Amino acid sequence: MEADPEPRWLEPDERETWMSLAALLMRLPGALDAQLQRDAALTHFEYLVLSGLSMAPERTMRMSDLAVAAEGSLPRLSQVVSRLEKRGWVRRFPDPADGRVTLAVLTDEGYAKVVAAAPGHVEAVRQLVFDPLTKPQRRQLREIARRIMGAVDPGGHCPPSA
Amino acid sequence: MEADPEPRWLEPDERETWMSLAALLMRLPGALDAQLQRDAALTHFEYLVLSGLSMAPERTMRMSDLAVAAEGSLPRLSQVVSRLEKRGWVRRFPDPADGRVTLAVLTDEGYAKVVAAAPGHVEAVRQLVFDPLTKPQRRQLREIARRIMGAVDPGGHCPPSA
DNA sequence: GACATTCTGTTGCAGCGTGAAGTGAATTCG
DNA sequence: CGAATTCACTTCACGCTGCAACAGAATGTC
Repeated sequence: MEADPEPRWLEPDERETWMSLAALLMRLPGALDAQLQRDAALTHFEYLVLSGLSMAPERTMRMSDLAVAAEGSLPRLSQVVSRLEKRGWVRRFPDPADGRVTLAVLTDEGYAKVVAAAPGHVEAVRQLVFDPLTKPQRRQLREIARRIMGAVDPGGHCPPSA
Repeated sequence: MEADPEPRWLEPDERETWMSLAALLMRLPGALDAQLQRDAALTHFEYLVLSGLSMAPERTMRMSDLAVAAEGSLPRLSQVVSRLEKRGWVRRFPDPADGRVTLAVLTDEGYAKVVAAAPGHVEAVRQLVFDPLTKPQRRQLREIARRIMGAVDPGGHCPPSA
């Protein structure tokens, strides 16, 4: 419990890197949420859910799969889908093939909503993330994010390099 | 409102980059919080506050400056400091020189707490962020994070390259 | 010197997320 | 078969965060 007088501290430049990344983790989600909230009255997570459904075959997904696709927990998804259902953008019904499973479908209104919200969101992502970077940096960022995700979620579905 | 039939969509590889980064934004904070919560019963933001104070002269800071240093809002900081005060790690008193200002001081117990929590946290940052990356990637990450922060917070204190 | 404005920090309220318990369906095993 | 376990999802209680309204202190203006 006290055997390491000097653990592996960060080098000064690593410390700077980490501070910048920490700042990014604190601020970027808020900035993204702000744009979606202002222009579409949508949370980033809500957007991910609608967007995920819109790209699925039949615009339908099992709740569990949708939770994984949106990088969120199942309870969180359950509540968010409840909200989206109240707003008429998603409907839920039990899977005929397995009574335990709930299937979520994007309604036409929901699809229209994603289509309306997407350009503004994409534009925000561009402005905040891609525009400030050089081409090589954009390429590096993909690899960097994948590798970090590999460490965060070892059983994940983001192959480090493939 | 509907003049752009084709806004600047993301290229396929940009889309992949963004999905990986989005996943990182969703998961990395949780992973960091989990370690601190488990090993030190501390939020990442609480840790940033204590850590910020521990590095300040006299281990003392104005609330506003502390909020900026920890990348959080003032109301958020106010409540967090209240909690930390109840736990005996921070004390608050009005600035004698300006009655509007509140000064926050790290107590000896608070300092001991940071010192105890730091190695585990640093180790987690290493494992999750730095270990998976190559040296050039670590260098790139600093520049990438700075540039994105420059776009997120134009008035920020993170010069793009200096 | 008195009033309005600005600055600093706190408080109240509403919304969101997490983790634990609860419900009901399907599977496994005796 | 029937009971226990596992699985998919929902619900509940709690804590945290952001925003807006608020209170107190300092500054500027006439």
